[in-house]
Amino acid sequence: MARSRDETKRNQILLTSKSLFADKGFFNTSIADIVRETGFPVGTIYTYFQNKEDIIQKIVEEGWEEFYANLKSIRDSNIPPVEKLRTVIEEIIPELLQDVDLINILLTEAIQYTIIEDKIEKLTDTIDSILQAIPQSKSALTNIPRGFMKTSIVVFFLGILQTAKISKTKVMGITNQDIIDFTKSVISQSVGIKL
Amino acid sequence: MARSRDETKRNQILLTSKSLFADKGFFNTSIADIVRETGFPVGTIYTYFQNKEDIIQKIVEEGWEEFYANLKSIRDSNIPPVEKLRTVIEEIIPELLQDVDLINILLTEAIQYTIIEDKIEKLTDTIDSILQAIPQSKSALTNIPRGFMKTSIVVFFLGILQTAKISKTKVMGITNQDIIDFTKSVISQSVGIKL
Amino acid sequence: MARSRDETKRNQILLTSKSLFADKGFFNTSIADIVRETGFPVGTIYTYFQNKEDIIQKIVEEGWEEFYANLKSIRDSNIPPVEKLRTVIEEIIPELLQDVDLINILLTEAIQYTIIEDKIEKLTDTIDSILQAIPQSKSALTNIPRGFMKTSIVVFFLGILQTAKISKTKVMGITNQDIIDFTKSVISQSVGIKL
Amino acid sequence: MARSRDETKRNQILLTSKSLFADKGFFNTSIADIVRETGFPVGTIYTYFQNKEDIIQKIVEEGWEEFYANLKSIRDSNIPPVEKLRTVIEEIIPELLQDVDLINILLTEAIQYTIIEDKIEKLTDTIDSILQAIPQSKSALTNIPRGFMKTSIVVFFLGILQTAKISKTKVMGITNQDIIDFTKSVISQSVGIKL
DNA sequence: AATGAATGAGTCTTCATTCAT
DNA sequence: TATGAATGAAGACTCATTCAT
Repeated sequence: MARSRDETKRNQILLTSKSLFADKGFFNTSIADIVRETGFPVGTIYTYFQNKEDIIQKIVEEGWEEFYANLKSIRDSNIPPVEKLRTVIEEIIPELLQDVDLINILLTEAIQYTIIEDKIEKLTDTIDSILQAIPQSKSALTNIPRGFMKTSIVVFFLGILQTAKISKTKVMGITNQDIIDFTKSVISQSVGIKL
Repeated sequence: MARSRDETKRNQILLTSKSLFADKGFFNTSIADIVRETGFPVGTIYTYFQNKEDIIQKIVEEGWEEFYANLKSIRDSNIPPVEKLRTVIEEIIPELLQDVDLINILLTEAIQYTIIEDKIEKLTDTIDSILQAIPQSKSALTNIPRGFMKTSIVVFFLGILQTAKISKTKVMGITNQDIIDFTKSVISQSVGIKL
Repeated sequence: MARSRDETKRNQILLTSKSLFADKGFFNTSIADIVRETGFPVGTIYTYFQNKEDIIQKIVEEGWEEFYANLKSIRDSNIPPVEKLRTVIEEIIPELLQDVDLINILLTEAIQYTIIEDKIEKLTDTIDSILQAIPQSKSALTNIPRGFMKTSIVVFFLGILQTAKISKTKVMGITNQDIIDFTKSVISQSVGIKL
Repeated sequence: MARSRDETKRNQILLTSKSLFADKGFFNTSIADIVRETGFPVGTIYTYFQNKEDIIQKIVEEGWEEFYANLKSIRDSNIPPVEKLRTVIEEIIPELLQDVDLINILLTEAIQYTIIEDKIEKLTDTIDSILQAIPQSKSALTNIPRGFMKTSIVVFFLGILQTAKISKTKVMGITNQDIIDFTKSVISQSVGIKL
């Protein structure tokens, strides 16, 4: 038998490329860069990926899948609705914000290389279903009107991603923790509960 | 070297490039594309701009200047604070959202080619100073804590830009009007006043 | 190294390659194409053939051998000379013309990969010996002068092959039957006999 | 004003490429070969031609145009029909046979890169119209039947080209002069006149 | 000043062949 | 023996920028 596909190599290529794409952008990263950084011969890159675009697509798809799988597992778990929301804000989102490279790519290149609207649809639906399961506090004066739900989730989600992205490279005086705290605060008020 | 004589030509190059950069991205737009689209000879492009990067920089700087000048003129005007806020939301922001090409470039390329943190600093300061001038309604339960002010402005501003950007190309079921209405609603609640 | 065990596999590779080479040309056919089309693993190709060039050489040599063996068997048979000529024109040539793929390869690639002059020498000698055995009709006014014999056979043979080749792919309004009929007519007149 | 298109350069590229393509074949000739042989930088090749294929197409088209223009000028001239035929055989054809490189390319690559059927159509029509203008000698026993006219012209034309092509590289004992003489002889007999 | 041909480093990608398994 | 991942030289082509005219 001949050598068989080495999943480790594939991952190394993916990780190296992700870092390069995030740092320098897709177009400023050459296959030669990936070759240099991974130490693999060019041919090997093309053994595991169809072309340069395929690499970024796989980065985005697989990165997103992981995030979305986490999100869904929370939604489908048996914990109380409010706990679900808390977990999303305290665990899922921070975890995503941690992966700056992925965010960077998601916001700058993903739109060109993947079907972003599907992802946004799934995201808003999932978040929405978690929110709807929460009994509204009587005193909540600031509930988000039903019609704004999608818009608000999208604006908010994209906003925190973009903010996290910029704050990683540029000095803006905003930390990831600020973003998380702010998120918690906004959601608390909007939903009318204490998180 | 970049001597601008004919302001009309310079603007044509700028407008054409802006549209091309927004549509296809900076790297997918060649100088040859700009030449084809403007009808000018290559040499002419280099008479008005130092290089390709100079073009995108000028697009961003001048686009931003215009937006920021508008914003400042509102802040410095004599109308009551709440009216300032209303004008920002009902005029300044919608005007910016209208200029999809600029937003596109701001969000995807500007970060690489301009000093984004300065712009964000100026933006948050200006918005903040407008907000601070508004006497808080007693009943406002949802005021943004002082410490979150910057974060919230940045998240919000970047969020609406990114949302507007995506919604222009991809079918997400969110219109610019949705974004404006949502903005108005959020601000009203946060500040505790009726806009 | 090129150990042929399974004659069936070897033939499949040869047939598939012949068809591919004829359709797309030697250089536009990759080993990967042959792999895909035969379903064999790459290694197997190299078990039966030394390299890509070896494949085309074998196609040409073996194809030619078959044709030439047929031709010789006619020449060496006991039938009358005129019948030999008739058989060549009515059976051997049509059979060759049928094998478009071989002709294609013979005319476009063979010259580079095999010793074509040997083949032509053998061909003209064989045809010549068949013709010489035919007693010239007294009334034949159009006999080919002895010195033109070789030239005429070569020009004619190459001409019908090339014509058949082109007419297979391009609409020229010439069929294989036209070529055969024309051949018969020319030979009849040249040799001064009725075929 | 900038430098203007240099027709000399274009021709040098064309001539060099023609020689290389004829010698080594289209696929065995790299752009790097053309660069080395012409001494021009790569970019210059692409200033004058769209791509590699464009080069071979131009070689074929322009070479053919020249040949065909000559042929037509004979057909349309005022000399007697038989003289036209003689000129074709003694001048036009030999001239074409001289241009081995062109023939080589015509026969091996042209079919893939140009519309060969159009050329053949035009060729047969032109030759045919010259032949038809010649009053048939009463004693001509070997006239080509009308239906075979096209086939015979095509087979003959392609045959002499292919023969000339091979005889240039391989020792077959056939010279260009043999081909011309043979042609003259065949035509004389077929048409029933003395050339 | 205006022009556009000239330039060549650098891009992505291919593919015949090998050889570890 | 059978396999197919590994390899890297070589391929065609691009394009921002310059500079001769």
